[in-house]
Amino acid sequence: MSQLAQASIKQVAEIAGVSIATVSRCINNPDQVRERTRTRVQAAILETGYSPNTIAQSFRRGRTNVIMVVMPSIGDPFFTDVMQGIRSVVADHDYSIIINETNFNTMTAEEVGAIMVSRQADGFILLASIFPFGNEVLAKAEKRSQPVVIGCETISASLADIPSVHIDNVAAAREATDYLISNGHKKIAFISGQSTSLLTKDREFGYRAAMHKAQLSIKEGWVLEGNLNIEGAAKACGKLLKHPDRPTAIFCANDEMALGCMHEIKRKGLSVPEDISVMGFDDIRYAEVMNPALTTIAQPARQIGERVAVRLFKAIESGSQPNNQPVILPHKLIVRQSVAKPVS
Amino acid sequence: MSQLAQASIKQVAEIAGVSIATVSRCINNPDQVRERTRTRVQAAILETGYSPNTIAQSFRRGRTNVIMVVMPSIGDPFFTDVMQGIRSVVADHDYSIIINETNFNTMTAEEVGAIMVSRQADGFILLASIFPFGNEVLAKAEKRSQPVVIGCETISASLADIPSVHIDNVAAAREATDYLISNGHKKIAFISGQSTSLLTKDREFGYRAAMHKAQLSIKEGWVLEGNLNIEGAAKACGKLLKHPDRPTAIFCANDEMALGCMHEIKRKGLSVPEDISVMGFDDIRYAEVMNPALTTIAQPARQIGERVAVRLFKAIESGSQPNNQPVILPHKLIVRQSVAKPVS
DNA sequence: GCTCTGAATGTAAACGATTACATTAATCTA
DNA sequence: TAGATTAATGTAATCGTTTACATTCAGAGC
Repeated sequence: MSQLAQASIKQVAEIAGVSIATVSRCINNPDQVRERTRTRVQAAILETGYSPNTIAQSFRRGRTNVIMVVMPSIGDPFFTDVMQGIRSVVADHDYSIIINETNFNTMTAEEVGAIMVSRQADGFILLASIFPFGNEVLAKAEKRSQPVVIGCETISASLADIPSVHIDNVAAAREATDYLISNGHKKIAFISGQSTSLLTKDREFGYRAAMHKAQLSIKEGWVLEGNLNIEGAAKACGKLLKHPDRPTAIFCANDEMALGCMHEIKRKGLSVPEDISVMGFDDIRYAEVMNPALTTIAQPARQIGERVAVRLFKAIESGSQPNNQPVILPHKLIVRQSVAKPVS
Repeated sequence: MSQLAQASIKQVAEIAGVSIATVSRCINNPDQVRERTRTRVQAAILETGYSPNTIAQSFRRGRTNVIMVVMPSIGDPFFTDVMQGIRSVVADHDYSIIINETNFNTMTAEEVGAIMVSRQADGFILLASIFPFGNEVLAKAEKRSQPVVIGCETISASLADIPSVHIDNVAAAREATDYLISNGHKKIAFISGQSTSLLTKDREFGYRAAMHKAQLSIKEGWVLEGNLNIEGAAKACGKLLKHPDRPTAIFCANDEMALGCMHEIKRKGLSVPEDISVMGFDDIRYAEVMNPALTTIAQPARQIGERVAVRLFKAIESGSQPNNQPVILPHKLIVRQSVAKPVS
């Protein structure tokens, strides 16, 4: 009900009988002010309930002490783990995180540029897909004054000047596919994310490369989009199950979609891995809990987050763009129960 | 490499040969300025790559066009759904959301107060537990000048002046327990969240009430804390399985913990629901996908988010605190396969 | 007591936008 | 065309801090 205007530094100064400069120093450089004055100011602060206006501070300092993380979905367990890594690093600095969720929509270069130029943050971590990812983003990037680091999503070569941290998605997907092949599978389907998602493209590329190398053909209709979520994958899986040349294994570009597949397969009265094998990607915390437990590729999510954040802070503190060497972290095949030899 | 200082309105004005006021008007009230001038300014904006400094705008306007959502965990699928509801409402206003994650830690009254007075946002949505939740928060709340709405977590009666939107957790938990009882279970355990979590307390209360009404006793060691996550629940479940008087059903305060239980039960060579029934709470998207699919209480998560946001914006726009009637939304028992009659 | 020195405090400019009010330009009316 | 009216633009104050610089103060040494 009160709706009191909040006290400003001026009112504190008045009550304490000092200048606003002294109040400011009491807060930011307490040892520059005499004990006696300081206690008087402290009392005034307490009396008024004063707290600095952070917006005014940011404005004056030209620094927000905020970093922005642009992520595809706050509900995705994989990205949540990446965030944990980021948070652990941010905790060592006096910074807050603001999260910008794209909801798995690919951001346009304009949107990225608009965010970067808004000065709402001192640095940016992009975990989301950007499209088109060519010269436009590059152009925006050159105008930007805050550092940017990309995590997870690789970006086309022309953007190599923006630093990134990620796994080798192509190699990991090849490895996953090879594992299915080594189990005796010859008919392997792939469910990808949105066609604009680069990280999905890389995984698809790895899948195709492995199939090609093993001289296995990919039938029309074996590669489908699943929108990176349960529903989309279930739908795609439904189509695969009706395919005249039904695959014996399905490789999903992320775990969430693998869960969707397993659900759909069960719903159709078939079982994993007896009738169909399912392979995921990410190793989210639900993968192990599934029944059967999901065989998948583990990404060092937390570590990715940490490294991304460390690079960003290094850049923020040095006042320059971070060096642009991409950091490639190791992935790992996690064998569980969702893949078995096909009945022939 | 460029590290160009970003253009300010002053530079644009200079290039266009007008005053800064005119530039400002071009952006905010374009029809107040002559066509000819406008195009000249537009050109200058393009040339300089100018974009308003949002911090300066917020500062001057005394309005950030940002709302802050304080949530326990961005990885929790339930809260993610609530966020979807919030986002859908926010999309209709010219606002951004900034997310403050507490990582399931209970916030102290001081932290809540600090956030509220920081003026980083025009309004706040609290989805997280606050403790202690008595007069201290109330005191802070009286000083606040931005509106606050609480979602999901109920708050002790003394805080009734802060509006909230949630389900009737006591009734829902009673209903869940009744369902187990009606299936013939007499030995029912409960896994709660942190002891400071109010919403969990309400659910525990409902469980105890139902047991009491059915004249069933709750043995020492049947009520455990599971930290609202998979691991914590698995650990708690392990203890329950070793209990001398082993329960035939476990009711978990959220689905995440139910998944942890199911995993642990399977790991110990037992099966759900044949050996032990498991009941969850929330109906997250993974509940249906589990094998067996999880029987649980569905909360209207998205709707909660929408209602919370609507109330908040109403308050922001009217410049007053929202009215304090709590809004209670309906829950629903979702029967799937994880609960069956006990053998014996 | 006087000067000197360093510490403590004060003064005022700046950050980049918005906006009330003043001024100038364009248009209309008679 | 003068005068009135309205539209377009400019001037300058303002928001709440921080901080360079100026000033004042307290104590030391003589």
